Amino acid sequence: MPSARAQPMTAELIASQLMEAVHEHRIQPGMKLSEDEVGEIFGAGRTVVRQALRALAHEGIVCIERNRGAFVAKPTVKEAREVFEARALLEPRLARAAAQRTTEADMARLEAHIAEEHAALAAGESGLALKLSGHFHVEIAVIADQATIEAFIRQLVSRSSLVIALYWRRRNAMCESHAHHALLEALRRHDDDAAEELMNGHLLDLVSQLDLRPQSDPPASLRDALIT
Amino acid sequence: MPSARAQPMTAELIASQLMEAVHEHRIQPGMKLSEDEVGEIFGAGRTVVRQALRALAHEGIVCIERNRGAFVAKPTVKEAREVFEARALLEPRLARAAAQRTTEADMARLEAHIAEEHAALAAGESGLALKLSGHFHVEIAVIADQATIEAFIRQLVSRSSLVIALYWRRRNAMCESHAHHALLEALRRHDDDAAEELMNGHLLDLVSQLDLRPQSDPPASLRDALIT
DNA sequence: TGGGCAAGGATCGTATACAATTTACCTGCC
DNA sequence: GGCAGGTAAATTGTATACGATCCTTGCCCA
Repeated sequence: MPSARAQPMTAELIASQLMEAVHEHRIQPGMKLSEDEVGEIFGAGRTVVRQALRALAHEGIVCIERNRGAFVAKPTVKEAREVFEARALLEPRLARAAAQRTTEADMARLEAHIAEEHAALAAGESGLALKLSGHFHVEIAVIADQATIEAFIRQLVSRSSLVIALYWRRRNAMCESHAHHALLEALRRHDDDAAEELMNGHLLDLVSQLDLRPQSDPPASLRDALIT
Repeated sequence: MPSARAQPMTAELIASQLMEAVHEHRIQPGMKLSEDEVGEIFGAGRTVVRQALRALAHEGIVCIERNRGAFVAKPTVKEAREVFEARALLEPRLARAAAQRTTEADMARLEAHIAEEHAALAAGESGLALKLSGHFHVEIAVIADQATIEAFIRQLVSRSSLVIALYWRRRNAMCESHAHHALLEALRRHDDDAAEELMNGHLLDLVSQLDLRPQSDPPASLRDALIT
């Protein structure tokens, strides 16, 4: 439990902590987020927790049902497709823009980032690796200096994390490191064509590893789950 | 004052009413949105108003300063550019997708929409015309059946409304009707290439009518503003 | 024995009250 | 007369309390 009682614990802090937990797959889709429970964990009042939950709900990370409470969202297959279609529209051309602007400092940051990613993967910390892997895409938006799109990417990456938790085919760690590394090299060369195409292919790879067949959309009926 | 006291007035209602007022340029960038004031206007408690304001703040329509209150956002030139760059990434390819899916019912809705637009323009209701003009772009996302991107477009259109309020060159009504009409025809023919290109050009046209020269960006630094 | 019903508990939604911070004004001094 | 300091009003941030809704579970009756 990564909670620090001493801090003031503002709503944004709680939201980002919860978001991080989602990114690391420490909390899973469908899990209930009781206001009292979350409040006690973070040592905050219900008012602040509510703000955090509502903010997350606004981003599609959390689903609030009236008089029922907040739950971690469970994206349907349609939503999952939409998330990656949105990413397919934004990220390739964002990578192109980033390639034209990448500085030395950016490169250093990205290299450190990928190093962390590798280390986490090597250490078997798949949750941490997943989080870093997602954040890599946010870094591209930062380099492109597009704050507005960056916010969209943040949201899409977060929701992708939920999609992956639900629909990922293989249980083993993801082998994305190559893709990110190749992108890094394209950015270093300021090769915007390559960057755009690499990002495009990378996203297609990601989607292809998801199991988005329509039948798995409603987690089957309860009957199917128990009859077998 | 389009307020109905009798209704329960939930947070979403207040937010959408405020949003509509922004779209119609009835409330302008920088205007203060006092919690008490808004609450009294809509006949709602501060709690509900706070939720609405925070939701709008999350979308960049409103800017909340700690212990100071909520103000209608005043996008900087950089933000203005970013908003339209994001739209340029999303909307053309969204129009393409829409063109492939447009149904008869969609066409009817769009035609009615454009008719309203014309009527408003003819009646000199520039605020209403502006709102409808923006909503046209949302309709494209609806037709494309992309709820996720639709949410982004909604946000971008709202922020565009603020940008237009701040940086629009001409004071007279906008002559976008042609662009929307041409798009409509492309959708009817399921001509996705044309739809994409028309949308692209339409957005470029819009940006070209803005005065985004850098000097007006930060109301200069405070020092510059006072020394001169 | 199975289904319907009702009471209890728990959780969320909203309003109210209090604390913190900012802003404006006023007074006193230089 | 102008400026500094302090005090008071206003506004927001947060916590608490109350009311409403939903879920559970135990009971009763067919």
